[in-house]
Amino acid sequence: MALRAAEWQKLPISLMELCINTTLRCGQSFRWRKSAEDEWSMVLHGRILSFRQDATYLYYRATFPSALPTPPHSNTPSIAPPIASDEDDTLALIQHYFNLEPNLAQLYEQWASADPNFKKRAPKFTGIRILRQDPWEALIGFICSSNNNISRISGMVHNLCKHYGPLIGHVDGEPYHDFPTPEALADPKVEAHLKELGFGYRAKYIAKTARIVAEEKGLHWLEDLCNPESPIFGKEPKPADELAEGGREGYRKAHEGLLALHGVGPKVADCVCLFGLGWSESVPVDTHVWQIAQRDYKFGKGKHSSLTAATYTAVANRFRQLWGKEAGWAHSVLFTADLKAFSERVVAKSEIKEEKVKVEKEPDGSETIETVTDVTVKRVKRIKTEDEPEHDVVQIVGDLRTRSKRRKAV
DNA sequence: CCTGAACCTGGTGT
DNA sequence: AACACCAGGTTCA
Repeated sequence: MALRAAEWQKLPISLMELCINTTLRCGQSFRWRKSAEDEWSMVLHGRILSFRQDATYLYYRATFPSALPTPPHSNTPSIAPPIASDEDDTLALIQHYFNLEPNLAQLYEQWASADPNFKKRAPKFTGIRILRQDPWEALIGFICSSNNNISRISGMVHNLCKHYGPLIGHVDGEPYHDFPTPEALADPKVEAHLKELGFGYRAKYIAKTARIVAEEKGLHWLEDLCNPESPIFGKEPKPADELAEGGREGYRKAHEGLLALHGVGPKVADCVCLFGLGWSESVPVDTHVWQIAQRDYKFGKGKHSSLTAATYTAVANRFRQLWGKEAGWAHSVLFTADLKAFSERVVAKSEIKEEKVKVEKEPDGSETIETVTDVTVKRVKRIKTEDEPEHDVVQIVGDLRTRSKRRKAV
């Protein structure tokens, strides 16, 4: 398999501007895979991209598919066409995908000065950017996300690529496929197959949506819902209209259009708008965000005691009012801070402290001092209820005590 | 408009 | 071990 694996390149960028370890794991894309220690890989625009990062650089490498097609056997997706080697647009692609234009540190400052809660939560979650993902991939990925968890969603999306997406190449012996086209998922056998693969009721949503996009509306319909300022890779940006309370007109049109699809409700539509269509003011209100809105932004009472459609827009509007045009970006920071996968980073009441537990005299005259480094994670939840207005619930997440013994010479 | 129930599945907690 | 509960919700009555 003659794969052209390029050398590692590097792009200077600080962890405050982009942190791939957070951005690629925070549930906005379900397709990134760990290809080695501290190395993330995925297929993008017909090539495998791999990334590493340190404090000063983002390191990247592109692996293009071989020009030689391998013999296809039954039910195997076709091989992607090779890409001309002389015009390597990988750097431009990366800058587009990671959405590197906005100054993130500046935005964090803006959100922090407008919102004390953001200011409190954000310091341990810097460098989170909204990716510019393919609209079609975002649509299918977030249809999979309904009433589901990130780990299973990732597995499902991986299965879609594996069974219906073109094989691009291998990294560390593992095959990497691109995301399937609408046509590939519009096949009549797809629904039953996806059910066998454990997609549950989402199998029907995916099959229906694929048929509508492939045979009725066309992929251009979806791509034309993009924010004109933030078009798909390779297109020229054009200005968008003014921000209103409910978002720009283009955003509202896109959201409305997506709602017509089966399996797409307000939350999924917002995820597609934010992560796939470049509408930065989109604020998906899911269970996490609803919890946050109740805990930190006084929602959950009176008219907005449950997450109805009206409450949904009220919450989203509140966050747009608070954070402005890039409200969806700020939202993702707080969302990530709420994810269990990142719970070790939550603001702990007791930070690392070391205390002596016992001192043992050894027969040889030296003494052994045993210490306990208490890094037990205590997550403090501020709960507000009717009868008890405000009390803290200290949750011991994990006992991470590390005992260290060290010898002290006499 | 709002409410409640059903929906697939796999991991976690009791 | 069996069972409830939950996970980036949506549909239907």
